[in-house]
Amino acid sequence: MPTRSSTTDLAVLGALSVEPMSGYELRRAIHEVLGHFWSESFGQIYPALHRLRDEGLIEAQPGDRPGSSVFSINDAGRTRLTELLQGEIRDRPPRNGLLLRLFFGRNLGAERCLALLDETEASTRAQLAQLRATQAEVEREASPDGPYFLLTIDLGIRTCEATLDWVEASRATLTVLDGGDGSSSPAAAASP
Amino acid sequence: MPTRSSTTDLAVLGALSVEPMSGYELRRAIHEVLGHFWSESFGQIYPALHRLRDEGLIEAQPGDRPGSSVFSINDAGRTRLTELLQGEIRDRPPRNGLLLRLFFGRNLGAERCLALLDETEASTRAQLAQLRATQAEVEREASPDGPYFLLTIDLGIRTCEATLDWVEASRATLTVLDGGDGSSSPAAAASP
DNA sequence: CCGGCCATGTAATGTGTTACATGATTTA
DNA sequence: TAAATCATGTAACACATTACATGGCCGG
Repeated sequence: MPTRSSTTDLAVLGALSVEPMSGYELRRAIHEVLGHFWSESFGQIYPALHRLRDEGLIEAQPGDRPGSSVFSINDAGRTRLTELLQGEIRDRPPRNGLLLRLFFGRNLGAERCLALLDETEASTRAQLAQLRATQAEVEREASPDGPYFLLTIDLGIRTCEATLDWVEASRATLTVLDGGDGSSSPAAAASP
Repeated sequence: MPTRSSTTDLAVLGALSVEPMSGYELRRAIHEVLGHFWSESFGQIYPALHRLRDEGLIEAQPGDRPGSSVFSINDAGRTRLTELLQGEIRDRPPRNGLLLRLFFGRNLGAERCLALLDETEASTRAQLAQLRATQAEVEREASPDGPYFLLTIDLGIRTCEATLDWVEASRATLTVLDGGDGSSSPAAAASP
């Protein structure tokens, strides 16, 4: 028995523990609600759904339309979910394209790095707005899962805010690097 | 012409733009210096090195030991690096195991979520210490790449600090949840 | 002389996305 | 009636890690 992609199972069982859904809705829910820290594609979801049903952890009922199914978690599934939630957390190693570019930013020049910061600011502000909107919505709904949802949203918001602070500070650093010495290497201006 | 894994090329060319290295050193350097936002394995590095050499972007010189090589970037490689640095940033979708577990934390119970926060605090503090050490080292060395290295370290530090703040705030929330309502979670009785 | 590190390389395997194929239903 | 959205499913591909196989060098 291979160790299996338990993370997708965790996301699927977790989502179904909140409410029964079709595969399509599942994907949309994960995308919209968990989007800032998780993602699943159809290519993962549908096979996982079939497997979990074969394992007796979820059940399929016919949906509104012909051919569609609504899946709901059962007791065995809830047990499995709790197991998975207690299992070891194995995050895959980080890969941040922005930081990789900035790290080698000397080859790019300070000016272009500043442009990267502009993009980062824009996308971060957009995400922050999104998170605040979701936060307000969850607070309004007041479901039993709400407090846990809010925990994750809170970290997202704090991370966005930290990123925006960092953008401002970095802008200052890079501007000095860019304008400080008109003629040649960027190293000259920075040192005391 | 397939789009090719340009991100590994970017990391490898970037690292070689700082100084010539063997494949082994490359992996260690990426692991230690870029570790908080990037990772590469041998299985990626060695094939990439051969490919880049075949494409004429880097050059191999014999190393200290028989069979070992030291790779250095050439002008074509630097040109390619600049292209890659300007290319579109396609981060793979995020996957944060901690947040996934907290999101479905109702199935786990507040107490176990608090344990997750403890682990997070410990690992975050460790990473923060690591980052501060690297920061001090880079500041001491004062290389031309230094200011760019410091940019990425700075974001790492700010993110860690935001995470620690979040841990404290979340602890308060979960403690209220744990003690406040006697019978909410379906899986387990909370207090032994 | 042995354990640990330096060093290279490949095969197996897992994981996940993208693209495609298909078709029903709602909405403009 | 055309477009968008709901809905399911699979095959091909890309990407990366892990494990293994191999061997030289150095310090204790």
